[in-house]
Amino acid sequence: MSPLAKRLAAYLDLTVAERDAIVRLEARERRVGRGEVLAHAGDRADQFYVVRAGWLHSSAARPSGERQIFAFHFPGDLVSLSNAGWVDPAHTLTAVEDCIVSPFPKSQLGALFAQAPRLGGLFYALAAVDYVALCDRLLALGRLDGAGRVASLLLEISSRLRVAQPHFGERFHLPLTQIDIADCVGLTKVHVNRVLRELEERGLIAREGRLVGLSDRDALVEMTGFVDRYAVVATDWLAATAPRPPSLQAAIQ
Amino acid sequence: MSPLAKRLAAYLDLTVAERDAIVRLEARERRVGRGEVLAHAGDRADQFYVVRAGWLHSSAARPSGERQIFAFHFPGDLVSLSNAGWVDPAHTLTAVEDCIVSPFPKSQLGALFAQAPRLGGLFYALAAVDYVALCDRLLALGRLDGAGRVASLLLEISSRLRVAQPHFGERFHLPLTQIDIADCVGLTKVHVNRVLRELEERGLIAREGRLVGLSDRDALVEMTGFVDRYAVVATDWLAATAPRPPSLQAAIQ
DNA sequence: CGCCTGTTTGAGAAGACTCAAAACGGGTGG
DNA sequence: CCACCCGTTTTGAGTCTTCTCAAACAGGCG
Repeated sequence: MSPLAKRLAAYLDLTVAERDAIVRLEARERRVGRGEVLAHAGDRADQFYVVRAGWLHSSAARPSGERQIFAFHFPGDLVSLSNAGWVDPAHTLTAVEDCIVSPFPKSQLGALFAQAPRLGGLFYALAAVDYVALCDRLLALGRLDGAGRVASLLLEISSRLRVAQPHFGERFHLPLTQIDIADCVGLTKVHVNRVLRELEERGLIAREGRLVGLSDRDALVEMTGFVDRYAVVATDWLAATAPRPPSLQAAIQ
Repeated sequence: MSPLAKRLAAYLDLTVAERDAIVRLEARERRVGRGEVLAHAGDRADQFYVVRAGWLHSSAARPSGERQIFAFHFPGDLVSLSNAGWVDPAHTLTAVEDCIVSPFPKSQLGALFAQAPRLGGLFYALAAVDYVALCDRLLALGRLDGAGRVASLLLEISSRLRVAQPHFGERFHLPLTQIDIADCVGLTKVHVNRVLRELEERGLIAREGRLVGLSDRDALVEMTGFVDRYAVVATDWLAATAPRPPSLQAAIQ
């Protein structure tokens, strides 16, 4: 089953037409190797993406070279927010590990808004979730020390993985380098290393190669003020699927 | 004229039905005094808002008291992203100065997505703009020093004010306290004060009470890597409502 | 085996913070 | 009209987190 349809179905009871519209977004398939850049900030690119397998991240770099990672994209994610507003993408999209993505032209999302407006609203709600999660990270960068920043990133990733895998424990494979973590939470790789070590020594996390375990989730939540933004998404404000009033239907067509 | 309709009309040629749908969002009117809290994070509130006059900001606070300001909301802005995803708002909405807002129930936005899907797409694109602007601030917090952070905030505010007032110079009224600035860029109020002084001494900004002037915009852009995300918004990917000259479908310059 | 990327460790420097207190300014009440 | 008050801005001194520079170590791959 399509990973995007699966995720959306968890939030909303999809009609057949809606399900079809989603599946059409995933018609194509493209493999991307670890480290490969799918789209580069500033380059012309008229595509959105659905992630089918693997992690990607979106980032931007300053002329001087420092990089900031804004978001990680997991299977079932729609990657559109960083280039819906302009002709050229604002962020660079890079594969963290080997991935499969479905690119589709932007206009197809426009058509989906017209043909399945309730899905449009759902995408809006999911954009709001991403926005608020980013605000949480901003709060971490602005007001937490290194340990808190790293801890809140681990909690966030764990929460998002849990959405896709309900039977997910407190231990997971983290394909990020310490450099990636540093570029995401605004520290240097050297300091990230010290912080991870410190968290481990305090018994808050466990590490084994690239496996990470949240040994004391309560303490991590306590030190970061973490809120899970992904567990529940409200869709009650979306209009029912019912046909539109004929008057407006005419006006639109 | 409704400030929201005016702003959207700058991005898209609105049909009569679309314009009506927007105006309906602004049916009610509520005055909010300086410092007053419109909606508190966590409280039940089933409303979105259109800003008609004045500035507001959305923020969150940690149990320990530190606050982070995520966004400023100007006349013509739709304030919905911070609570579209949940029943309860994720952020606290506070008036920076005396304001007039139009609250409307969330379900009305759902209806708008159904009845004017092209506007739904436009709201999605504008959400993307807010998202990317927030990413820019995240980059500033993660990778710039105090002076760069404050400078990029001033540039961002100036860019957004320019959208509403095309004949806007490099000098503007900034109703924020240094505490507000500090809570937005993740510094202490003491350090913001020193940074503002330093920027002034270096001839990059000018201050006179709460009037701020960007004396050397080029240097500010150079030191921050600032990109104006608000000047142009691409709406070409939205489905057409009716046949229109192709020239208008392209990104509005 | 050597190379490259990523991780770990050390020592000193720098930016930002804390604490503290003084100066300022607009609004209020006497 | 003045004195007072509170929120805000400004200034100083000392401290601490994080950065920088540097180098050693580990592991996977050709």
